[in-house]
Amino acid sequence: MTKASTCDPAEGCCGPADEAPDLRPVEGDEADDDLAALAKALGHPARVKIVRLLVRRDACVCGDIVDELPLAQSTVSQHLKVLKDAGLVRGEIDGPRTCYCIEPRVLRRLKALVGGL
Amino acid sequence: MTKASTCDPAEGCCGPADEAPDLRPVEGDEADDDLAALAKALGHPARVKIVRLLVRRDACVCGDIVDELPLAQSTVSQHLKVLKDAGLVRGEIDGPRTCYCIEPRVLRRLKALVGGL
DNA sequence: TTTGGTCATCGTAGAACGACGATAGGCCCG
DNA sequence: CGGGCCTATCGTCGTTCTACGATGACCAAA
Repeated sequence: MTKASTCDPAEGCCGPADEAPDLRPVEGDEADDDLAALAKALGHPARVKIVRLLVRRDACVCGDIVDELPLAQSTVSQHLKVLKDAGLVRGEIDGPRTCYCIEPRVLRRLKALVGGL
Repeated sequence: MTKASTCDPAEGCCGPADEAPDLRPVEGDEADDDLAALAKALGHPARVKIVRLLVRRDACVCGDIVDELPLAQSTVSQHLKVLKDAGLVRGEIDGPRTCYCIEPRVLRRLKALVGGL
């Protein structure tokens, strides 16, 4: 049974919306480093697919990601770690599985930084 | 004399505007690969700075880029090659120097792909 | 034609990436 | 408590990145 995620978004696993605007600049050395780090995290097709998956299902999925990708579980776990280290994704332990979801604040920042080019 | 670039944008070194809209999809496997490749190309602070430089000066610069970065000339040349291979940047030989400029079509596509997340 | 300036490429060395199998840790159900 | 499922981490191997100096190609001016 890979369906019926036990992680209901209404339950707060992925937290509320967090609509606060980002005040950080979109230029300068720090912005450059941020953009480079975020772009590097996205710089792999598998990670792009993972991000898209998490954006689509606003509900957070867990190991369903493994089923969606033609990669070994350990490899997917590493890609998730890269995304998590970059801040793009958050993981929360939910019983026996782990629940991943997008960090909307960081995704918005990425869009702002790319848009600022 | 690192000023007075011999490459005047009005002369066509960087080509005209090319405002044709991009009809390619922003989702799917091909879009994922495109986004991953473009993001990977941007996934280094030096390359982010180079792209920003080229966007700022709509005129194309050449080895002035080397002066702006704390890197050896060969290293900058390699970064430029990465950006060129990704399609983000175009280089044209202009006398003894080489003239780089942004490929606006590709930059627009990157923005569309990131925006489509 | 020779010289000087500009840029690309080569070669190299260390670090990081990407993939996998194997292993270890946690939680739930019996 | 013990087995079973899910996930993270470890160890490994081959590939790619990043940086540099050195070398080579090219054009323009002398």
